[in-house]
Amino acid sequence: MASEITIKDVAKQANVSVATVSRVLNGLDRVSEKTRKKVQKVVKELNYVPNTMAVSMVTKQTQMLAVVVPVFENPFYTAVIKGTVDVASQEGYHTVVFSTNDNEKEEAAFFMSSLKRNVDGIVLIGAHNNPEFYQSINKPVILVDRYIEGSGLDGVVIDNFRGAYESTKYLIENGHRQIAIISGPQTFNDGIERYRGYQQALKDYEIDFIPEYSKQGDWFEDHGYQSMKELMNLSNPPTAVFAANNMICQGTIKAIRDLNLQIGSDVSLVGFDENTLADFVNPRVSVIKRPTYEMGIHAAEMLLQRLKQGEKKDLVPRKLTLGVELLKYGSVKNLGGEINA
Amino acid sequence: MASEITIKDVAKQANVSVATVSRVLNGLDRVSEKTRKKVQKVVKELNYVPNTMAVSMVTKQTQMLAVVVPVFENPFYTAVIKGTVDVASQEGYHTVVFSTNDNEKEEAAFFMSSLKRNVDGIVLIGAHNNPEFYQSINKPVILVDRYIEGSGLDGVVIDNFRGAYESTKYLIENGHRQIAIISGPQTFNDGIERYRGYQQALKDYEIDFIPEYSKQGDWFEDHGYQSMKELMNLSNPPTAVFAANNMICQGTIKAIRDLNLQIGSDVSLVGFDENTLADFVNPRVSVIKRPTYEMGIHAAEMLLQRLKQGEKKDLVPRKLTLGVELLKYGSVKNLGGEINA
DNA sequence: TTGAAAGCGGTACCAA
DNA sequence: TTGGTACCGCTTTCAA
Repeated sequence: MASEITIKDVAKQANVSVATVSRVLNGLDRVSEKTRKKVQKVVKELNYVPNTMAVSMVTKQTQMLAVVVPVFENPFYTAVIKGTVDVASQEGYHTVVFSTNDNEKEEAAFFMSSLKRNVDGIVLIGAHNNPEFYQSINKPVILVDRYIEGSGLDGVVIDNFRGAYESTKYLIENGHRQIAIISGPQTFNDGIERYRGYQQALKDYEIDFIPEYSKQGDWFEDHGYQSMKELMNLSNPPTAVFAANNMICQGTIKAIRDLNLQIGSDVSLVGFDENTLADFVNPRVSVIKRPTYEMGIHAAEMLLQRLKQGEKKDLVPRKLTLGVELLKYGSVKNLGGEINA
Repeated sequence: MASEITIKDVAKQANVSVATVSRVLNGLDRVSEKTRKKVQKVVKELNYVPNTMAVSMVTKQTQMLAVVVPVFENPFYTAVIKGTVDVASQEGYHTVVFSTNDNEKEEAAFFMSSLKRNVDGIVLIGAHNNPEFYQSINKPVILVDRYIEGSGLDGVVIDNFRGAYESTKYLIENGHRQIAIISGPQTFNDGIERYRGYQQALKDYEIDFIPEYSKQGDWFEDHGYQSMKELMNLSNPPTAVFAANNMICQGTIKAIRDLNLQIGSDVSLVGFDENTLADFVNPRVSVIKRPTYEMGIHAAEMLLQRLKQGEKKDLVPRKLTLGVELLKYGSVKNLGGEINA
């Protein structure tokens, strides 16, 4: 509908060549103040907007970034998106968003699609965990949250190990010795590091690891719900539980309610990541807070920086690790008892 | 990085002209089976992907859709996005997402940006409420949720009036006469219709409208929280409350908890839109369920249909209204009393 | 059935 | 300081 106006129209109207119009548009070359004014006036009058596709064809730059996430429904991902979009738009970049459903096939589809070609760089929460896949991407990519060692890419992650370690330590310091973990798969650094943090804390405080207290599954609410029920039905149930992500934590909270138990008195709970229910229940559930929005910010900044650097390939990958914070509320009962270490 | 391979490379490798390659690529023209095979083989070997920008320049089609929403953080909007993306990708369209922060300026910025030029059509949850703004958009647009009469655009909405009416009626049928509403601004059809539905139900059952029971504000949680507190502190507090959206409903639930009241027994509650807390509390809060994902689906389908129709401008705008459903749980106390009508 | 070439809307080099 | 023009990668007439 309605044919768009082009640089030629501007040139004609201003009585100059298209080259001149291009010059004032990009503010590069020396153009007489008079012509500049004249052109700018016409641009305004005609409401001229350059055709970015034509520009891209010759400049090989699209001024577009992509953010690729598993799903849009998780607040963590939307926070990352928001962080990226905010930085990008400030720097004159548009952002397109793509979701992979955390599925390797769909992610691969993105990287083979034209969409990938149409962006200058990518912020990615990846579904693959083989370095080779990432190595084959010939565009700047910043990995967020999940970092793949050997991918050769930059990344922004949080200190998963420390978060899990501190959570577990906090429980131990409150006298707990029977501490369960409900976690996701050990596929990426997030699952692996959180599990490792939990284990290390037990080890450091000389607490035996009890396999029954370790519930591995997916990262979704139902896993948290079912696991919590199973744990509490054990002949010797744990006194405390570490829920390794936001969805799992919500599941555990629902299970605790359905079991007619009281958080903090009947069973202690610490979650990884803030979530609506942890915030709502009374007492509030202690959680590891991680800088989600900031992760998006940093990822975009790293990406833009890579873009500025251009072709200089002799660059080592950078991994930025952001700290986490344990928000202590009333969900952990102090069992007394001595604390070693 | 790594110069992409072009149609010329394919042509050269296959010993044919670029025109021929173009033909087999688009499967349009008559090409001999032999050449077709040959070209397809080379395309595969070289892993050739056409440069969509070059294609777009000549076809004037980008195969891209935009979804413009206020924010990504609201599950309602992400559901709409998901619906649109699903349909679009099935039809070979990519989708870019843009957020306006529900701000007229930012929305206008999108429509002046190059991004708008780069998409074939737009699914929009608009921030403007003046028809003129929408009339000036020379691209197919489908309005979702908020419909602007006189915009001349297609739209997909839900039956806000009925949802509010049924909610209020449900309360009335359970013997309530002192029914409050906590609502958002009366700027768009959503706020207006829900308020109207509430009023109409009162009127139909000959219940006096009490201004004190009507709390107008924004659509956010805090408005729900504060308003609920104010309502319950009235010398003659309402026996039931209708919370006109998901965020407001969450706020009321928190307020009820902080007031140490019991949902269903101390005060009855019906919310518009499902939400995490309504689902969590005991008893669950009755809510109006609306087909969010389906709204995205329908919007995308309408848009794609418009795209197929092309330039035929002599088309009347279509507004599709989807029904809503009242999910009844235990949050409404039966006060007995007779029901007229 | 196939190829040559114009043109989409810009940029940037080379001349003037 | 300005203009002419080749070119970016592709589609699409027009001829062969």
